[in-house]
Amino acid sequence: MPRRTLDNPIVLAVLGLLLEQASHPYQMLAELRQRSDSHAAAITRGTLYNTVAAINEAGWVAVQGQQRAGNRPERTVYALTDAGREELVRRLDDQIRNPEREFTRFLGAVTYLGALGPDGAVEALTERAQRLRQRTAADEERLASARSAGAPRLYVIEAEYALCLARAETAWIDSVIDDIRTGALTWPTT
Amino acid sequence: MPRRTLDNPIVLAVLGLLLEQASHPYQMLAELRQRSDSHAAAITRGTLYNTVAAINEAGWVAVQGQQRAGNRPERTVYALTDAGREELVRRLDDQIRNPEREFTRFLGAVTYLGALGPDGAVEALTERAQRLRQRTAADEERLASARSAGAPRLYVIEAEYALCLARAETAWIDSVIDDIRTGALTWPTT
DNA sequence: ACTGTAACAGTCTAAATAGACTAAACGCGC
DNA sequence: GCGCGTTTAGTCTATTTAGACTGTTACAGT
Repeated sequence: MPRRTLDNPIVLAVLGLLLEQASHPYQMLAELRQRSDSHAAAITRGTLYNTVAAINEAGWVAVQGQQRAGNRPERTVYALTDAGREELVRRLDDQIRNPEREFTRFLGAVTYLGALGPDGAVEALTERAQRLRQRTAADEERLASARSAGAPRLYVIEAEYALCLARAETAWIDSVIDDIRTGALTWPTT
Repeated sequence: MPRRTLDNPIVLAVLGLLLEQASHPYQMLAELRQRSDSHAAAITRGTLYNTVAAINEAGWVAVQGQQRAGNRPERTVYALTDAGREELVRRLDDQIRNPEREFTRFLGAVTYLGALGPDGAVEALTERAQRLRQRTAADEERLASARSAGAPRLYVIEAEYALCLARAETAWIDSVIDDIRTGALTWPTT
């Protein structure tokens, strides 16, 4: 029972992967997991199979054939169609042109930062900043090693973007912590 | 048929709102819409009623009473319980401490930026940057007027955060556009 | 050679969500 | 004082999704 609307972020990821090479869902997932944690985190298997089936019905991919290794379940290999290629470009263009208001968990939490009290807020924010820094360092290393392995910059551009945002967030958190400490950001006495 | 897991961002928003005052779901939604577009965009009515029912079963809120204005449908007013207050702090703390890898639509699109070609990429990115700037300007204005109306900084802190990230994104896009133009970012010839 | 664990590939189902639907009451124009 | 669009408030259902389940094969240790 595949879906109708097909406006979810997985669609773009699937089309993008298939642009590079024909593949079966399980392999796509493995590929996504390997490339980027953020991609993979947002996808579960059930959803992926369902989405691929729907994309197939939409005519953006076609079954290229069945494969079988030993007596494992058969793998259905999909390839991008011309319509799929067009759709990919259309979506890409649209999603880049139109910024959406994203609602992240952190944004939701920051809204009620007050409820932690000044000390609790400083403590929690400090830990986040520290974790962010660790993660950023690890990501920078991965990026550097990808580069020195000869990966064209275009292929790692999304890592650059993610890093840029992470750095901005870290800097912001630092400044808030500072403002709480110096009294530039105070708790209203209610 | 309320849910079990209750790990979705609406929960925090509901608890946060009820910390300020008891309320009924419809009012919460109106409040959220008014305060912030990003909050509201992520919530539909069905989901909200469902979530509030589940939160109620979890014991984090309690029915305070029924209200009725004229012959309109009865409104069920919920108030935060002590357990709810604790849960709010727990979630707040957790969601601030642990940064998650967020997977935004733009991040997904940037990954396949290559498929647009250099010219297409520059065009799309340019439009995004322009829209971001417009939005940022509008948000800055709202923030300024809230401040001059005497709102404590703590109450508008999430707007500051959103602005900070939006600026960082804009700057990054500008730099990428520049790099494409100057040839610092080239398309591999495949 | 034999057992346990991890990887492979996919299906299935219960829970969660988006968005249509209901239905009364307000208010604005004329 | 009469239609007509909006706002108020909530319910209901058809999609969607997360995550458990199935069964197979590779592989490591003993």
